[in-house]
Amino acid sequence: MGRHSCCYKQKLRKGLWSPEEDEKLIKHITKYGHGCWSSVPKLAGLQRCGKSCRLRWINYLRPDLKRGTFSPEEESLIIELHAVLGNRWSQIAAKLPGRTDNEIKNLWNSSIKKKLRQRGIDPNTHQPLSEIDQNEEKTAKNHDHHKVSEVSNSELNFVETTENSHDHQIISEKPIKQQQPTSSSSIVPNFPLLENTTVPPPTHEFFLNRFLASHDQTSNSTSKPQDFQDYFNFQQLNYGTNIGLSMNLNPNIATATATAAATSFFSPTSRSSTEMVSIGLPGSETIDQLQGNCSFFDNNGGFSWGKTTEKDAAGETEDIKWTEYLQSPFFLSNSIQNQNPVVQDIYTHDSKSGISFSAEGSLNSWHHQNQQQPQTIQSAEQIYSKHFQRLPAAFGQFS
DNA sequence: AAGCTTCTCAACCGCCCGGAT
DNA sequence: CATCCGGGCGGTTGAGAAGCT
Repeated sequence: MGRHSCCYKQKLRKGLWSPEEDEKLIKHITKYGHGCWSSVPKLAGLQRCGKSCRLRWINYLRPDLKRGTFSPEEESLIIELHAVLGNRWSQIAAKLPGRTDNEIKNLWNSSIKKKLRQRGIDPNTHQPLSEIDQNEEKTAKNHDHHKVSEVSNSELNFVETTENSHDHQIISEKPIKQQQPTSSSSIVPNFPLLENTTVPPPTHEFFLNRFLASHDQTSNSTSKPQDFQDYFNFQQLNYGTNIGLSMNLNPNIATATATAAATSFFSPTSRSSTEMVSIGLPGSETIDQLQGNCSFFDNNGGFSWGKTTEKDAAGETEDIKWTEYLQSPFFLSNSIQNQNPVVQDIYTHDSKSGISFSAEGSLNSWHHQNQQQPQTIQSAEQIYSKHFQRLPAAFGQFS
């Protein structure tokens, strides 16, 4: 446990990656695949630890990465996924091809959270902040549930204090640790319909509550399935034939989820909630069936990644990847070809199971990407421009 | 123009999990 | 069964950029 042995090794380089390092890593992985990450630095001739190489590859060098501004549709999707998954960035990222968990996490912390609060929504519970205030008052009065109030209040306060307590609100894949209610019927007060029941993580409670309320005002808590897997069958989450999101949620619950989350986050853009990317639809429709309504899925059935950024419009090229710099045949473009079985196959592996870019797989995927969105090959100067700005800080950092 | 504040995001840290031994 | 080890994840940090006064 604790720090990895590689982290103890001396003279390992830290900090920003130099172009030379990037190139070494790219060349190594495209040629041999990453295999065992711990051996990558040695084989690639890098003075980095394996974890650092892995991170660099996954978050920055991977050829299928789509950088640049998040589209409103993507943000909307992130919000909805977060409502269900909580801070499981890797799982969220798995539903957003071309985006990394780090990227999404950053976006959430820097932008989306703020936007949600501005719209009166608690980014952690996805409840209206006003509701939380009311619940706070309620729980304060409830002396019979002292502990309940305690936890509840702490949950309420974290909006202003810390965001870290969110973990216990999300679906847990750790049955013993987190799904067992720690004697805390704790969060129940926010979810009156489910009082006196075993308490699953409240985010789900919230949406289940909404669901029950919207579909059957008289339903009681006993109708709640013990196992949320029945409702949130995330094990089946996968990229469907369109790489778009084919989330096999229980349609009814998914509706509730979407309803709860569809707070017209992007209302200023006049995008109706039905146009928003939703997590599943009644009648077992999948999200990719929204193509007709949502530009998110345009682009020859693949993804249209939303607005052209101002930078794009200005012809700036700061988001070009090193892979393009290499100008090898499979670096010529980087869109996701949804109809190509090879690429689909790659995306059937989520980030957790590892989009293991063996040289062969990479080549295939990159090659097919090339067929979609030809891009101008950038000169090394252009490509590295952003990074050159940071080089003074990056070089010479040996721990 | 300078100084300060806020924002962005790449990278690191520490922990957990699961497979191998 | 215990321990080790590598992969992976989420939280956090901090440098640089951008915005503001």
